[in-house]
Amino acid sequence: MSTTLLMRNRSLIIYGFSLALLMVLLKWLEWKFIITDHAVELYAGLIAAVFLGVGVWLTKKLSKPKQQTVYVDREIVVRPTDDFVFNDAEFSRLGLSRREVEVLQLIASGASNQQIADELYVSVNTVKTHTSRLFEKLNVKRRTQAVDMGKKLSIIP
Amino acid sequence: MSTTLLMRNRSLIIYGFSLALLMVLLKWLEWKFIITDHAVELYAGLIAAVFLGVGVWLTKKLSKPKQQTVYVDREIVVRPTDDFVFNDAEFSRLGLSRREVEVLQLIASGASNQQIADELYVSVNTVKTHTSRLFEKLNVKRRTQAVDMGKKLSIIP
DNA sequence: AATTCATTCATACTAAAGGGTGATTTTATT
DNA sequence: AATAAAATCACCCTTTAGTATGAATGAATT
Repeated sequence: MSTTLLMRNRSLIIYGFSLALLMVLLKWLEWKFIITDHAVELYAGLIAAVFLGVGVWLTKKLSKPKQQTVYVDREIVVRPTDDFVFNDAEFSRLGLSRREVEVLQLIASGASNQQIADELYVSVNTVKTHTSRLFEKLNVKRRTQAVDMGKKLSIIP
Repeated sequence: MSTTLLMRNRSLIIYGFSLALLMVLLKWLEWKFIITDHAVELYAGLIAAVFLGVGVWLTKKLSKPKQQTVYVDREIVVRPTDDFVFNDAEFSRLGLSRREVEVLQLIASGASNQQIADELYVSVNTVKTHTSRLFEKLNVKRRTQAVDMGKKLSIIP
């Protein structure tokens, strides 16, 4: 707000000063060419040229810039905090059971079969049968492979 | 391109026409006021005022609009196709060797120790020592845990 | 030259993982 | 109620993984 006011004041000052200067110029030209009487044409032309220039200069100086808003799309890479979406299609296609996926998650977290058994309140043998079925369905031989495949198929995050 | 040329032509035409009109005006004023000899001041003032106005008008008409570009950012969620950046800091902090990271990558891909050995042209025993050192440094007990940790620390993708 | 570090390999042992088979019990679903 | 799928468990056996220890080699560093 204060900046705008200052700018307007500055414009007014420039404008006033320019007008005063023009008056002086006009009087000087008048005094200079009044002696030689037949120089009226030249006088008029000079005045015309000068004031044309002044007009151009003043306008350029004082005219407000025409605002033209240009919208520029800037791509901002936003890393989604959780970009995992469970792949239901693969889950169905492979005919996996909930328990099997549960076991796979625990395997991926680095748990041993015993730890998985403790976590799920089942025996180690049960965990082993789950893993065996899981490996069959995922067509893998090792748990590390199962984890890799599970992640690739978006069955686990 | 053609639009720009047309605009320039239009500007030139307007400018030329304006100049011609000014000449006519100048001559007319000269003829009108040459009779009354003492009207030189009025003559000069009129010319000054007219040409000042013409200058302003011309400038406003012909000057290119001053562009004020306003940048508006629009967030676009971009999912990076490969958001993995190797964590050098963790790599150094843990004191890992290149070979150990190499082995970890192969483990993560689901390879067995024998497969890793074949891949790297070393014996299984060598792979085992690498994994043992790796597990020590990562403070884990199993390869699945190592993979999980490696991914969390951005040592492997 | 001495030292450190990464890499390599070996042997022996233990622990964990994985395969195969069979069986029982829930839990949905028709 | 009958059936199918899921989940549970056991036993045996094989394979793989992991631990511990020791040692040789080559490259880089002091």
